[in-house]
Amino acid sequence: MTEDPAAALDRAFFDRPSPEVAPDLLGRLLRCTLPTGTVELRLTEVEAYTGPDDPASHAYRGRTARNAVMFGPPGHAYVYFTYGMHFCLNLVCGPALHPGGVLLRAGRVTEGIDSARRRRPGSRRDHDLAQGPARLTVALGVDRTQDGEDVVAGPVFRLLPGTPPAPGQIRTGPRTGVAAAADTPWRFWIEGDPTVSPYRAHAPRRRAAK
DNA sequence: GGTAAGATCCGCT
DNA sequence: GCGGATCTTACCT
Repeated sequence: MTEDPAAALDRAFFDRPSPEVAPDLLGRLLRCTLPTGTVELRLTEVEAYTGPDDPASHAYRGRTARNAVMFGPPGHAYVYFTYGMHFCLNLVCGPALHPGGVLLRAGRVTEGIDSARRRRPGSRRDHDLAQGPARLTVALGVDRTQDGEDVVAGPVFRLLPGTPPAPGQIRTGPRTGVAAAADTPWRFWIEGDPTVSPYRAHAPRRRAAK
């Protein structure tokens, strides 16, 4: 059966380990509909995180109030707050009891660009609108309110087939800004796309002098 | 109850 | 290239 580009992806898409799901998300379209506007973007950069076997994952130390959604059914949004000011959006995947997720790191806005620009007034060019995980959530209008939302058929999110990149366009490398397991190549991006965020190795911050 | 580090971004040098 | 902003979380005592 041919994929209908307007139909949401099947829920079984997410019922696999996150390192398998992550590259398959590249080129897909994520649409986010909120009262403040609808924005759709084509995913260009993602990172996989798994569960108890992945020291970089929020699920590594078991279920907490913050990460509870990661331990729930696949195909839902896990949104967390970090650095005192940023939100990041993950799509929960993996078989039940094997928590995992894919961090959405960057995308190119394909619809609702006016809403995205309004939310990101500091953005100088269209390719910065969702260039980076925290910028992406701002452009979409996502915060912890959307934690746990259904991504397959929910009222807010809808993941559409879009146009996957050619296999030769997919690149992999170490995850950005991650202290643990820096050698695990679970970052995936579309080669040459200007919306992909620049790689930054993890740099621990010193305690502020008082 | 205290503290250190964090799946980051922006502005300035 | 570097440091500040800003606060939640989890780990330690």
